[in-house]
This record gives sequence, C-alpha cells and structure tokens, in this order.
Amino acid sequence: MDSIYSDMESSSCDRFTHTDDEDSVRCASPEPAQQQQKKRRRGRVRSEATVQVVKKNRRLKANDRERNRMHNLNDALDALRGVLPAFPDETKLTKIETLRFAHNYIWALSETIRIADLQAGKSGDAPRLLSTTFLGSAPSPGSDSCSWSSSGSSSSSSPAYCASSPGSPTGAEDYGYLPQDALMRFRSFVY
DNA sequence: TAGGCCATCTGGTCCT
DNA sequence: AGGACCAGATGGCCTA
Repeated sequence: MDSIYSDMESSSCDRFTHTDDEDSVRCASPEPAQQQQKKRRRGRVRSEATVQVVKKNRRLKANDRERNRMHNLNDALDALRGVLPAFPDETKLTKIETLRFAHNYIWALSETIRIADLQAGKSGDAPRLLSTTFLGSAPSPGSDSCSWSSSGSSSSSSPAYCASSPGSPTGAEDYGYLPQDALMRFRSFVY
C-alpha cells in the first residue's frame, strides 16, 4: 500500500516535495512569479501538480469509503452468521458458506412451515424436516438430487444453489457449505 | 508449496 | 461533482 502511494508520488508528480513535519504533499513551482500571477488573475487554473494532489486526495477518500462499505458488508455477514445455527467452537463460516447456508436454512424453515400447515393437527413430523433437509435425508422433489430449482410459485422448490459448488444440500455426504463434524453435531442439535 | 480466503486498492459505471 | 456500487488485481495469511 505504501509502495503504491510512493509510486504514485514519484511517478506522477516529480515536482512534489515532502515536508518533514506533515503528511501533506506539495509541488515545487518551476514557473516565474510573473507567470504565476497571471494564472492567479485568470482564476481557477491549477497546476498539474495540484491536480495530482486533488486526485490523490479523492482516491484516498474513495478508498476510505470503500473500506467502510466492505466493513458494513462484513458486519451484515457476521449478523447473519449469528442467527444461523452454529456451535460455539465451530470455525467461522466463510462468506460463501454463510450465504449458501442461510439460503438453505431459509428454504428449510419455509418447508417446515409449509408442511406444518399441511399437516396441522395431524402429526408431529414437521420439526423433523428441518434437520433432514440440512443433513441429507430430506425427500427430494425430483429423483436426482439437485436438478430441481426454485422457479415460479412452487413453495416446495429447492434452494437454487443446490447444483452449484461446493455443496449440495441434499447429498448425504457432500456438504461443502458445512464442515463434516459440524454436520454430525448439527444433526443431534436439530433433532 | 499450492490453493483458498480475505482485505484492500483501483478504475469504471451509474445515480443523485 | 461526488458518492455508491462493482469487478478485477494484488498481496498476505493459513492450511493441507
């Protein structure tokens, strides 16, 4: 990072001079005083060096905003991790794992509610769906595990990420979005 | 050491 | 004009 800026300064404005007491950057003026006065009278004429300084400051501000934006995004991801079922000693889910897991989790909850509505007052099967959906033994709407996707208004469609790497929510042994041992513990947790 | 994940910088584009 | 958003590039850290 420092190298980038030092690069910028050295290459784009070789008239820059650095003062020892501050971080500011200045450009030495090679022009005679008379010429400078003319420019000043004409108004908003900026030297090339000044333009470079302005550009650099804008870039630094933009970097700062971008950093904050990404921090906000990460905070939101952390909040999402916080509401997903997890274990205290579990390693933190990666970003993509968090998103996929959340997607599947929401779908499973929706399915649970739907089944519960359908079987209201009949049986206590609904709570089992949540666990079986995550853990691989959920009944699949299609014979192949992941060829089905959420399209249209069907509430029983599977997560759209089903077929995407790294994991399939319906394959018993392939759960790229959750560590294997976590799945084993999650199984007992949900049940 | 290769590969995965992440933070950051950067330039482009769109919007207000 | 300036800010938000996005995607690509880059380099650091960690793990198998």
